[in-house]
Amino acid sequence: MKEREIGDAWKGPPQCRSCGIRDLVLFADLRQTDFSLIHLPIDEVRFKPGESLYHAGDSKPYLFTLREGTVKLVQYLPDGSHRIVRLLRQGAVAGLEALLGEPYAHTATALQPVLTCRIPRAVVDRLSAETPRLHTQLMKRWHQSLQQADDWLTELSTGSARLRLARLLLQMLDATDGDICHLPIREDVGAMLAITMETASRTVAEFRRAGLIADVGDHLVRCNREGLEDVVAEA
Amino acid sequence: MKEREIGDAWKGPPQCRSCGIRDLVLFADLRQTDFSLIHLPIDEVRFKPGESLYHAGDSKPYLFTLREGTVKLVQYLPDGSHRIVRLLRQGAVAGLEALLGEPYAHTATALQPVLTCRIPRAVVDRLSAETPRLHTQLMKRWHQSLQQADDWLTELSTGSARLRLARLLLQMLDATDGDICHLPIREDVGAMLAITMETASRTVAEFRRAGLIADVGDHLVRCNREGLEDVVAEA
DNA sequence: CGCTTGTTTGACCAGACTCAAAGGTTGTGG
DNA sequence: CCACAACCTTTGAGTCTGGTCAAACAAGCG
Repeated sequence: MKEREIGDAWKGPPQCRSCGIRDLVLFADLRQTDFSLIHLPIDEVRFKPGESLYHAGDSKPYLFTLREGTVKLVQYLPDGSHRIVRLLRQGAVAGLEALLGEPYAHTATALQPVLTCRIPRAVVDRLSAETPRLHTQLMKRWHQSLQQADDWLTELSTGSARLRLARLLLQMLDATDGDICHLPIREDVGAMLAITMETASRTVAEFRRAGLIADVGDHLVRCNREGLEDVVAEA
Repeated sequence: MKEREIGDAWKGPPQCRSCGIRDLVLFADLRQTDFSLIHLPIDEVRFKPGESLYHAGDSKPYLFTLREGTVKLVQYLPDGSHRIVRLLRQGAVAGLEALLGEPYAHTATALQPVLTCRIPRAVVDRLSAETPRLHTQLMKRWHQSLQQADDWLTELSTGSARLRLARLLLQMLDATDGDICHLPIREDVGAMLAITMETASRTVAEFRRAGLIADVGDHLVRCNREGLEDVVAEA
């Protein structure tokens, strides 16, 4: 719930230019001169697991670039049920809808310790008006989000629980290197795959017994890529 | 499969300015002077039901504004299975990914007789570079698509078949006025709701018997809004 | 008229949901 | 340091929805 600014010094332009993940983020294509157009502070904001960057329905003029950690986007229905519609990782942007003056469509919650750059809408608006170099990056972000949404629709919302879990794990492996990935709590697994927590638990346990995954502590699992691919293939 | 240009005269700017659905489409905010920047022909292209505007994997430099009819966006998985991830209606834009030089992510197929304006990518690129008035519209389109994708995930991919069908019908009613909406063939209903054709058929038949819908010919049904809302509410 | 395409329905079965209870962990306060 | 609470996970038993396979029926078309 609480955000903690790291000091209140203007963390903007100087940091952006030398940003460690510059080539991953929204400002990847900006040139030296463009940075002088940034006239509002871009703060680094940290969130602890379980804290939310923003809540569905909020209207605030900020978007967030994810520097570290993973964020879940949760969409709620009028009846109170909910579904995780996307996971955001390093380099992704959360809250693009703020650029349109729309309230946030989801609640964005940290799954792990998260480090973000909080960008005021006005900064992007100004850069957009002055330089075309941001447009492409913005469209790429929209496109990525949409592609991910469509993939969830086809991969994680169809087929048996086994199949969905296998696809989820493979998707998470793609996002990291190595065979280790983060496996969220069962309730979140359920909310991602549109199955119940119990089915998620049973299926995870089954995968464990079948040697497809092995716990390595702290919600991390080592995955057997080939095995998981077999599960997907044979289905 | 085949596109048919209506003549080969340049159908662009003059028509755009006086477009009947100008306020709905991508060029809504353009001014008189902006139209002079359009240097390539924008053709009206018609598609018969079952014909495709484009196929997944194609790389062509066109996006399409939908003037009449409904289009389904179908995404395919490596294993050959597929899912309908979105329906596009009047005013919507298909093939936005062409702006990024990406191959089309879906196959876009007409469900009814469809009339489109086929816009070369270069036209949008040029307008984008010269005027900021297109940006907002473009972002709105991306945002709409994303919102629709997320809604499908939460509304049409969770809950029982009854619930999903009720939500689908209510969604389609929102898109039209009156209580009549188009109900696609059962296989497409199944591909939208991630259920089998048989379950789709059974559920439609059940709704018909319960008086929630009534056939009025040619794949059109009159819907009982309150009844459908009850189905959604009681679930 | 026969063919294709779409729809409906039945019977059976399996996977997933529900309800319920029992272990594990973690963190907190005594 | 221990005990308890809160939270998460696992497992079981019973039920029911939806998948599968199969057949019959209807409509459109060459």
